[in-house]
Order: sequence, then C-alpha cells, then structure tokens
Amino acid sequence: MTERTYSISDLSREFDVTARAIRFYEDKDLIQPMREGQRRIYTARDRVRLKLILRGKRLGFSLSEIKDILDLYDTDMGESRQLELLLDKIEERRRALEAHRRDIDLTLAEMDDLERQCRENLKERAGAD
DNA sequence: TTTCTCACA
DNA sequence: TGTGAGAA
Repeated sequence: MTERTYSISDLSREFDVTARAIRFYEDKDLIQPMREGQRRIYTARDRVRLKLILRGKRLGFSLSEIKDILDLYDTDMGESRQLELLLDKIEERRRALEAHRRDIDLTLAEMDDLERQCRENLKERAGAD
C-alpha cells in the first residue's frame, strides 16, 4: 500500500488555513514536509501534526509550546513524557484562563458600580431640572 | 500553482 | 502570529 500525500493547497483547504500559515509553521520548525524538487509534499504524519498544531492554537498555546509537545512525538521514549508535558501545559493554560476570568469578573463588577452611579446621577439631575 | 524574500502589524 | 506583494 502506497501512502497518500498532500500538497500545501490540499491541506490549506482541508483545515481552512492559508498556505502562508502552513509555510510559517514550517519556518518555525513545527512541520518538516518532504520536498519533490521545490514543492512540499505532506505525508499523513505531517497532516496529523498540522491538525495538532491547530488544536493547540485553539486551546491558546503558543507555537513554541506546541513545538515542545510535538517534538516529543518523535522521541523514542516520548510517549509518556509527551502526555506529561501536555498535562503540564494544560494546567498552566487553565490557571492563566482562570486568572483572566477573575480579572474580567472584577472589571464587570466595577462597570456595574459605575453604571449604577451614572443612573442615580441622572435621576438626581432630572429632579433638579 | 507554488516558491522565496522583504516588509509590516 | 501571521499577512501582502512581487518576482521566479
């Protein structure tokens, strides 16, 4: 069985990212497609990596964090360590999001206060007029 | 169509 | 973390 390969436009269509972005990930060493002359040839494995990159991005990981995780994919005894690193990253990311949520809640509470004051002020003015 | 590079946010 | 343009 001969393995399927993909062109850069195949993948950009499938995952709805620009070819530019895919080349950009390569430039950052997140993917290493083969070459056929100048052209990039993506294997099923490259395709999986791209899928993982995009998932990582959705979760808010930086490209370098994604690279750290992806690199363990290639390592011999990497399986468990990859999962452990991923767990670390998830925990870290979760903390960051929770901190962000607290900030947002504080800001919303302040806005409630301010809004209340504005409304009271309006009422007083209406009475004074 | 795809590549590369330079500039730009 | 990408994009756009221009030339090959």
